[in-house]
Amino acid sequence: MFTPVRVRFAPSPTGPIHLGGIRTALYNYLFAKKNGGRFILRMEDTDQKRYIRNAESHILESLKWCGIVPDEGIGFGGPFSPYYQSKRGYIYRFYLNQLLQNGYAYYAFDLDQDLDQKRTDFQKHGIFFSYNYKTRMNFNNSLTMTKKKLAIKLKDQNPYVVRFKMNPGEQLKIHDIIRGNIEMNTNYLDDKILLKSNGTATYHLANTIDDHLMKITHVIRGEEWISSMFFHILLYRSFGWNPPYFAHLPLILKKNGKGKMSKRNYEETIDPIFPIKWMDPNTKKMIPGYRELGYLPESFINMLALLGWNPGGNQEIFSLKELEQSFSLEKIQKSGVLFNMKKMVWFNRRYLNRNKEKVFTFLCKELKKRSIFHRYKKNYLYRVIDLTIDRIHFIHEIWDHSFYFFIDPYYYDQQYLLYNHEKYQYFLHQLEKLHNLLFSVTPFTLDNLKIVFQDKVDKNMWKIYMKLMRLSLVGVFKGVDIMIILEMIGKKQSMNRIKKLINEINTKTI
RNA sequence: GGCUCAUUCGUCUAUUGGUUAGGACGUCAGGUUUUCAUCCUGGAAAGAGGGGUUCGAUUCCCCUAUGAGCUACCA
Repeated sequence: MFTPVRVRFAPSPTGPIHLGGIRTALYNYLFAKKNGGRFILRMEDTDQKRYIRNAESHILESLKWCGIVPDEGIGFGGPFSPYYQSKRGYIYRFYLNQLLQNGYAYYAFDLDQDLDQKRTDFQKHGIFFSYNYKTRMNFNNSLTMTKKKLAIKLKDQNPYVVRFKMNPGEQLKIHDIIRGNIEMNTNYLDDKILLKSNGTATYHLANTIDDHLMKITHVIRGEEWISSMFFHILLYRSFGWNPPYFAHLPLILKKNGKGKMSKRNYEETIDPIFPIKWMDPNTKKMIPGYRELGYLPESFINMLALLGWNPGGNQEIFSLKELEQSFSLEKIQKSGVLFNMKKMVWFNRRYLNRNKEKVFTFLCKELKKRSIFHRYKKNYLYRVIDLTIDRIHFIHEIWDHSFYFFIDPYYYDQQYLLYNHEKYQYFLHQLEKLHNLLFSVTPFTLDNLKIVFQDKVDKNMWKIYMKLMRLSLVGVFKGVDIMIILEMIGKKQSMNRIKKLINEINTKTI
């Protein structure tokens, strides 16, 4: 029978979401879309101690910014609510009792200090301590006490945890969609805690039960979960459930390639790791995200999609729709990856060209800020954007590269003026000539300007004229073609700016 | 320490038994732009090492090395 694909992204609200989390969410989302399935968002908030207040909204807002929209779950409803694990305690207790009754789990009353003592004792002998089939009979648990004593302990409300009773000696062979078969002997697995002494389920228990109850068909998550996969499989088996398919993604490594990227790394690197801004609750410091730094969500997603996955060809630019069509788990890479910041910038530049409206909106804001918005027509603004968009990498850079279409230079290349101060008289003379020359151009069109300069300006004077004009119009030696600037800002403005530079030079007494 | 996973240019990757090992970012060199950016052309740059299997291995197997993950009453 055909079972519809159901995948989930299940973050834990213990901090801000970073690149890696977004990529995991993205791959889940793409897989669901590709297969006509559903993408579920579940909050794995079983650890109340590590709960961080604004983490959940950071995750939700980040996903929203990226355009990764769940079909079901937090904020989207669905038949399997609640989608917060903190609200599903009664469910976990119910299933845990099954495990207890069937002998797959047991109560353990060991105190923290006893366990710590054991750990250090073992370490002294050079052995790593593990609560497992070898050691469990030396501890204070329901396997080592009479039923009567257990009943008394429970009745007296002694704090306890529930542990999974791991059966040794079995060679497990699990298929991972990305990695193929992975083997593990249960001898190496320990008696993991299922229920903490505060009465809440651990991740392992909650995750397994929820994935089953929510009919998750494919578990797509980071490589750090490979080790736990075997334990999870055994849990499914103990419940008598069929496990889902597994796909473990390669990790996104820190910039130096040493260790996986973590939400705690943001202070070690100037490169952003969060999609949107995050305020450190301790230092109250605001860490900007890709959104704040001027990256477009489309380029961010495109970059992330290709970080560990590639459909096989040479195409690099993919819209979300295209990604949805071509995504497949089999094409995911096995080894850890590094995030290439320069390529991210390149992607952003490519996407700017496809999002001129956003640049337009930003430019309008800049003009309104200066109360000069009303002076310009939409066509003019789009012309400016067309002329300058290739020069910018981020939306907010547009003003620095286009201000001279709107306002006089507020700064002149001082270096150039100082360096040539002995030529001031000469400059002034030429600027006057330029001023007159522009005055003679009627009408002030691009064609006419070109003709006038060609006819009336001596070839070997071009260079100095262009320099002086650029200095007058832009203030510095950058920007689009001088003739185009002249035409765009018009005769009056152009001549004014030349006068302004003349004044500037005149006031410089050297 | 134990277990598990990984290993193609600096980075992301294609090719997966027979290729001059391809592309992209970056980098370098030229050209266009009488500025700057863009753009164009070109170059340098890789199969971790060692054994097998095979007529032939980057591709399959083994070992070694290196890296990573896990080894919590974190997820």
